[in-house]
Amino acid sequence: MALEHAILVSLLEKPGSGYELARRFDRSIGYFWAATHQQIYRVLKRMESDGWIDAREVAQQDRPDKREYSVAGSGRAALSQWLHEPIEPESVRHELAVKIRGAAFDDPAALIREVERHRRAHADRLPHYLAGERRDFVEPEAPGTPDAGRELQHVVLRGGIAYERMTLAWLDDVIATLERLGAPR
Amino acid sequence: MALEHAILVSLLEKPGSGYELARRFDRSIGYFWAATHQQIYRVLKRMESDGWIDAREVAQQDRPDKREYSVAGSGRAALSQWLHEPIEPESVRHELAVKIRGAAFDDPAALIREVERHRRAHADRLPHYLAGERRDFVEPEAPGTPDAGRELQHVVLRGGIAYERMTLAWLDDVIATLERLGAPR
DNA sequence: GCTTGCATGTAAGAGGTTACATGATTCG
DNA sequence: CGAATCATGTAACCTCTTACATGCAAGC
Repeated sequence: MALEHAILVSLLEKPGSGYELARRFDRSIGYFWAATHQQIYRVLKRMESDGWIDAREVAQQDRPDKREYSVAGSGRAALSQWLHEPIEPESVRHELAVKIRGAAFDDPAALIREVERHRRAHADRLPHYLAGERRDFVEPEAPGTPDAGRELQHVVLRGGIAYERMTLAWLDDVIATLERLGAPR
Repeated sequence: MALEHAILVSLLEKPGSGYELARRFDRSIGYFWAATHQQIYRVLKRMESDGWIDAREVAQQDRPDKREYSVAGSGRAALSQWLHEPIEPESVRHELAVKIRGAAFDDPAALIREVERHRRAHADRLPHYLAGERRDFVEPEAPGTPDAGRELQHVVLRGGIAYERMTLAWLDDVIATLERLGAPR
């Protein structure tokens, strides 16, 4: 039950339409919280009728008009409250790990291509993260009070980078193990 | 839609009752695929009526009787088929990352205790994994054909260990960042 | 003329969570 | 006597996924 809160954070960082939010959930935010446009539109409606967000019709030339949302006072309060509630340490769903253990009862070698596909997906994501880091976070902070938003986005991005690196190393380990089992002796 | 498959793998590794499965999903298997007993009983019924698994009533003294399930031929076939289908590279749900970015719009320092709580949960899990590794995987493999099940369980466990280590290091980074923002200058 | 991008949805169904329910036995 | 463990479920609700639907403008 945190899609609402992910949307609140994203709208606080920058107001936008449902469509724009859906695109952000395909990129930056979506790397640690996935959501489709159908979900987003539904939740935006509920949030608007609960008074968490305000909508503003924006006419555009050369494109369909859009409804731009921004966070209302009560939405900010709801976010604040959620931030002060404890959450359960993540319940994971790691489908590939299930497959790897399942391969013992099938052909381990047949899984290699699938694992390589996943490895490629992660290998593609890493330079994307690193480019984002170079673009937004290399230049030292302007003197004065630190920008909390910037620092926190950066630490989350560092988490993403560490995760991708760890995953790549592990997938190499998995592939090596599957190869060893596929061609024993 | 992989709870069925996770159950098939677990039952192939060792037959058991719904209750026993629920316990495994609290421990080993559950570290990469969470499930509650309610879910498990519901899915077991469906799997049994689909002919994927067979049930056997086991009378016990000093305890309630139980229904022990084991994988039937068509269940093995279903698992095999699933293993050969590609899956999408995981869609993540990392609630804590949402909170961290949200903290920019609230009090960053207030999040420290919460992050420390998560850090402790991960710090508790790591020695548990390492103990499992020492218990089940230190002694070198018996000569002859390698045991695929053992090797694959081990590589998944190595993944869990790498994940916990990476997460601990990242959470330390997060805590340091939050502290810096809480006490600027 | 076709595809891509912008923009917003509905509807059905699958899957997951939370609360409630029962009943026996063992251990402190 | 109360709590924990073993053992199995039902019911309501919420969330998420997948498929379908519409319509305009720009670029190839």
